[in-house]
Amino acid sequence: MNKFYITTSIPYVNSAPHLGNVLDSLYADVLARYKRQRGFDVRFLTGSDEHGAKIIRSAAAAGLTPKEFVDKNSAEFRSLKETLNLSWDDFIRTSDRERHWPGTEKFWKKLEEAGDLHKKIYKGLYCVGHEAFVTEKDLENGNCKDHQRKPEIIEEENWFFKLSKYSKEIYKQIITDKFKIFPETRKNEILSLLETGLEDVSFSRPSKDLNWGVPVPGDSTQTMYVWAEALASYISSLGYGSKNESMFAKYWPADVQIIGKDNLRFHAAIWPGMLLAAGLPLPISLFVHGFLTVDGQKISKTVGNVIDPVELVKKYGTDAVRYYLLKEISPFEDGDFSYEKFEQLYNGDLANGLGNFVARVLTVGEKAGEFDPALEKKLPKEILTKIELVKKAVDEKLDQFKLNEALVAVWELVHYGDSYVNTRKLWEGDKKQEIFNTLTLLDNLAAILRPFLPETAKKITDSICWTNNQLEIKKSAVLFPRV
RNA sequence: CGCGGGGUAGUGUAAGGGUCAGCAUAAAAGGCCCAUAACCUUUAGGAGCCGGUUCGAGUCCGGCCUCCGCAACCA
Repeated sequence: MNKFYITTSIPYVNSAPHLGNVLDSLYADVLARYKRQRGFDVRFLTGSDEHGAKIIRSAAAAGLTPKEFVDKNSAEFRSLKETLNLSWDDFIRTSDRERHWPGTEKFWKKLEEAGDLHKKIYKGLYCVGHEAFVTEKDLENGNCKDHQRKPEIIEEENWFFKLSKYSKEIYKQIITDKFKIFPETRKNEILSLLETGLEDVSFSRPSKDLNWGVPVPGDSTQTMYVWAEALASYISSLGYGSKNESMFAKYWPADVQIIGKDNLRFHAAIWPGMLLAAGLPLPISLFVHGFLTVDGQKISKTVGNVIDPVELVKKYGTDAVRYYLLKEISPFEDGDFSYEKFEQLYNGDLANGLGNFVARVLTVGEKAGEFDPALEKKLPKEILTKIELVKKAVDEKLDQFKLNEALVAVWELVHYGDSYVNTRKLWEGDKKQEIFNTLTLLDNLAAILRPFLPETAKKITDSICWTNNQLEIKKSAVLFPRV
C-alpha cells in the first residue's frame, strides 16, 4: 500500500487560534481524506510550537507559568479537530519531553557529527524592555518601538548551524523538482534567495536568557532555538530518536508539507539544510499558501478583526466554514474573509446550489417509491461520462493543490444535475429511470465531495440506501438553511 | 532605481501571442413549479495606466502607478 505523509506547520501558541490559523490543517485535511479514499496509508500530522521567549512573556502577562500557558493554548488548537472536523492522526507538542525531545536531541547530534554546528559570538541589538534581541525593523528613530529606549549592542555566544554549506545542494533539489515547491512563484522566490547564498543561522540561546525550550545536548548553558527543534517535530512525532523508529522508516520523507508564506524560508531553506546535514531525504513537496485578511485588512488583535473559528462554526456549521475557506480563498494567494462574502457564498453555493439540488432530487426520489436494481444497467452514458469527467478534473486539480478549482469542478455536477432535472421534468409522470439516473449522480457527487465536506457528504449518502437489493430514499433535513 | 511576486466584470477566479477573454456568484428579462421565494434559459457587465515588438498582446518588452513578501522565533 502506498503511504502518504502530510504535515502542517505547527502554529506558535502564544494566543488562541484565529481563522487564518486553520488554513494549514484544513488544506491538509482535504488532501489526507482524499488520499485515504484512494486507498493510501495516510498519516496526517499537526501540532503546536510551544517554546521561546515570546511564550514566556505572554505567559507572564497572563499570570501563568509557561507550561500552564501552553497547555491551555495548545488545547484550543487541538480542539479545532472537532470544530472543523479535521482528521489528523497525530498532534505533536514541542514541549512534550517524551515524544518530541528525544528526536530533537538525536537530530542535533547528527548535525554535530556532520561538523555543522559550531559556537560563535553573536552581536546584536538587545532591548532591555523586551529582554531579547530586536531587529532594525523593531526600531523607530533608533529606539525600540515598544519601549522607546535605545537598544544596547551586546555580544553572546551561540551555536550556529552551517547552513551556508548546503545552499547549492538545496538549490539543486528545488530547481530539479526533486523537492517540489508549489506554487511556482514561491519556488522562484526561494531560488533567488538561494542564488545569493544562505547565511549560517543561530541555533541556540544562552539558557540564562531562554530557559523554556530544549537544552542543547552536552551543553547545559544553551537552549535550542525554535528551528533547531520545532522543525524536527515532523520526524520526532514518527518516533525518530526513540526506541522504535519503524514509523519513521515507513513514513519519512513527507509527501506534502503545508505552510503559510511566512514560513517559506524555514521550510525551503533551513529545514532542507538540516535534513541534508543529518543525511535524511528532503520532503517530496512543499505547498505554500497565502494569508487570510478580514475585510481587506491584515488580521490583528489591535485592529480587532480577529475571527474566532469556533464562533463562526457555531453560527454557520462546520462544512459551511470549510467550504468558504476552500472555495473562496485561493490556496496560493492571500484571500479575504468578510461576513458579507461568507453569507453570499453560503446562500449561493450551499443553500441554493448544493442544498436545494439535494432536496429536490431526494423529494422526487422519495415519491417514486422503490427502485428496481435493473435500472442501474440502463444508466445513460451521458451521466456516467459526466461523473467521470468531474472525477478526473478533481484529481488533476488536487494534484496541484488547487482546492478551489477542484470545487468548481464538483459544482459543475450540481449545475448539470439541476439542468437535467429541469429539462426532463422529473416531477411529471413516471420518470423512474431518469430519477434513478439523477440519484446515481447525487450519490457520486457525495463521494467526490467527501474530502471537502465530510459531514454533508455523509448526510447525502445516508439518504440513499440500498436495502434488500432495493433502493430506498429517506429525505434528510435541510442541509443548508438560507441565512 | 535593493531583491522577488502580483494587479482580469461588484466579488472570487480560468486560460495564456491567434475562435465573441471561459466559469461561478451578485444584477435584469422570460420559463418552470419537484425543490430551501430555490431551479432552468437568455441578457448586460471586464484586462491599473502609458508606450513598444507583432499580421495579431491580459498573454512578450520598457516605463509609471499600486499591492504583497523579504532570514531571530509572525499561519
